[in-house]
Amino acid sequence: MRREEEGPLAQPAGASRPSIRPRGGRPALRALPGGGGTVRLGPLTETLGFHLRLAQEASFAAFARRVGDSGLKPGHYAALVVIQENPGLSQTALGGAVGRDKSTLTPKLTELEKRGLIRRDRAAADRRSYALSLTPAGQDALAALQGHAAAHDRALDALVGPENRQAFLDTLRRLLAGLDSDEA
Amino acid sequence: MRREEEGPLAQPAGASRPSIRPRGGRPALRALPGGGGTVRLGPLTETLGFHLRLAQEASFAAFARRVGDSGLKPGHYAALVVIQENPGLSQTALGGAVGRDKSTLTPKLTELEKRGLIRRDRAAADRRSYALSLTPAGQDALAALQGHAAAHDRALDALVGPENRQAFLDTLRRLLAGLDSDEA
DNA sequence: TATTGTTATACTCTATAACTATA
DNA sequence: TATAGTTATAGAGTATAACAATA
Repeated sequence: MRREEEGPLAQPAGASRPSIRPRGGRPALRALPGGGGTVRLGPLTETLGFHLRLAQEASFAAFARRVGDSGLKPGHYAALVVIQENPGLSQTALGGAVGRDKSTLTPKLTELEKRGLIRRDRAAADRRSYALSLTPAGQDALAALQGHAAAHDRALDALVGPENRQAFLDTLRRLLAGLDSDEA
Repeated sequence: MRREEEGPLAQPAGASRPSIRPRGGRPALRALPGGGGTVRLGPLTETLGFHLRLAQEASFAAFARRVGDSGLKPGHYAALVVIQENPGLSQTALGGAVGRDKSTLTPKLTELEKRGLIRRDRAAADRRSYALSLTPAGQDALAALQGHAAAHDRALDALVGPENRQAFLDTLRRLLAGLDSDEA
């Protein structure tokens, strides 16, 4: 089992493999693999942050399962999307958009280039930087990934309930905006 | 800046430091730190998974900011909570509850023990295993952490809106349960 | 001087496998 | 043989710092 998420716990008190059994509708107990019994999760149980974390991890894992064999990781997908949406952007700009340092992106972009999915052309205007773009193969790969992504989001929609979707999304955006402005 | 979260992107297309500027209420563009302009995030923008991810990261970061200086990481907090809720449990049981391998927990528990926050007593019944418990100091530390956690959750509640809290929580639980049963 | 991208290095979190001491 | 915990090792993901090329 591959773990792609971070730490266990805390507010972020998640389990990468959320094998929670809703009891009375609540993930209060966690059955142990060993069948040894259950463990109480205590105050974590009624907390928004905790559930946010678990839901995100579950969503992440489900997506990873869907994409799976393509060999392309989530990071590659995001890079491809942003490049498609902003052809010609620089690596630094991509990093900013995606929240990663340029040095983090270098190996990923190198790999995408090796696979023939993107092009790195020296920018005419500023020859220090590369203008990133998708190759036709990259567009195909992205289209396939987007198919997975769409399917995944449909699955999420089904669980959320179509009638709740907008409210749910709005709430997430509110959290995002509110916590963000809170930033140190 | 410490990054504790995982990868960038994809469905999981997040940015660890979500510096998104809602435009017309939507995180569609991301202003670049360099002030260079904005980058379109494309289809990621209307996606539940994407927002789930960003909201979770923002929540995580906000929590980390709150706890900050204590030196105790989220992982430690979760361990303390579960130990308090289940005094005498074993390391393996704790790992199961928290979704981490026992070998992952070993160094963390060693550190908590060194700090005098937990005790590891050989279990009478099975002398291979340890019975974990909190020391008084551990209870104090946990209480302090829980104070932070409570404050954090109040902040989340305020953003979600008290009247939406339950529905939001239910939706998260639905996602969790649905995606989980989906498990490979 | 400042910035783009690369490289070297390091850190965190996590897992698997092998080993010990019990069962 | 099987399990609890430890240790060694590895891998993914990320960051900072220093460097070459270019502005």
